[in-house]
Amino acid sequence: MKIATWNVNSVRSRLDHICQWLEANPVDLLCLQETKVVDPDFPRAAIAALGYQVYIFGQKSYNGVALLSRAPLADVAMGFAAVLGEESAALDEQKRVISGRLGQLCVVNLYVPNGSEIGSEKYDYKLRWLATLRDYLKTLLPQHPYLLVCGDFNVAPEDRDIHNPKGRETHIMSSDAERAALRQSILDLGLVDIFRQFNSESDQFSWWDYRTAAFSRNSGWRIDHHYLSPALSLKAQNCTIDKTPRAWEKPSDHTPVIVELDL
DNA sequence: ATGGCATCTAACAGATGA
Repeated sequence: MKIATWNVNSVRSRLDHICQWLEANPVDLLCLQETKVVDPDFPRAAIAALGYQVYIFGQKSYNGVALLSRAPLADVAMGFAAVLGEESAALDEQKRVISGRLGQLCVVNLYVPNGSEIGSEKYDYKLRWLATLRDYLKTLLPQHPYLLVCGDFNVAPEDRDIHNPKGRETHIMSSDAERAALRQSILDLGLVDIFRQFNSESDQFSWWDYRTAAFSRNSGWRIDHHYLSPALSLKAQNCTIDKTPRAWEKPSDHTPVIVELDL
């Protein structure tokens, strides 16, 4: 089974890329972030025509996540509140969480807040959001031995995940507080950053800034990840970054990351 | 230190992203 995560930076602007990529890479499940569209306007038909079921949690202009699955998903749930109840409902105003089940495998697709600037209101929101994520995953993990949490985490976990870690302490996506939040919310629960199980090299990135020709210089960041529960991590066969679509005309600034499971 | 590029909108400039 193959599962991919891809921040597409607008599903409508990227529809041709998504279809082209799926035709060449017919993964079982594609997790999208930053769809940037309300649900009635999501381009369902083009994706359904490729043989995919479409599950969406969108909003106007910003955020938005989707699950595109060859097989129908069970127990599709939107937002933190589906697991944590009304107490977390305020954080679901921004559509960043969708989950579903494929047999014994539970998949959580996340779009972690960007955070804007260190010390800003959006930065505090990001850290609060990640603290809530910890409660959410702590609830899910005992229920799902095979849990996969993927998406755009907007945090580079280690210095080798940044093209140039100089000044990283004062940069969004690499501050100590963000890394600590990622660690406490995900790694400390036992979830495994599965890409690093197969590749320990630096210069392995999933996002490159549109500005300054970052892609052509490979000045990127590895901020899109697959985290696997301990039992599921034993089933992982491979995890790869496909840089191909990042080189296409008018690309997303992110590129797909694919995990292959022996399931 | 700044801006650089791309996307969105009761748009045509400003907010947001990372």
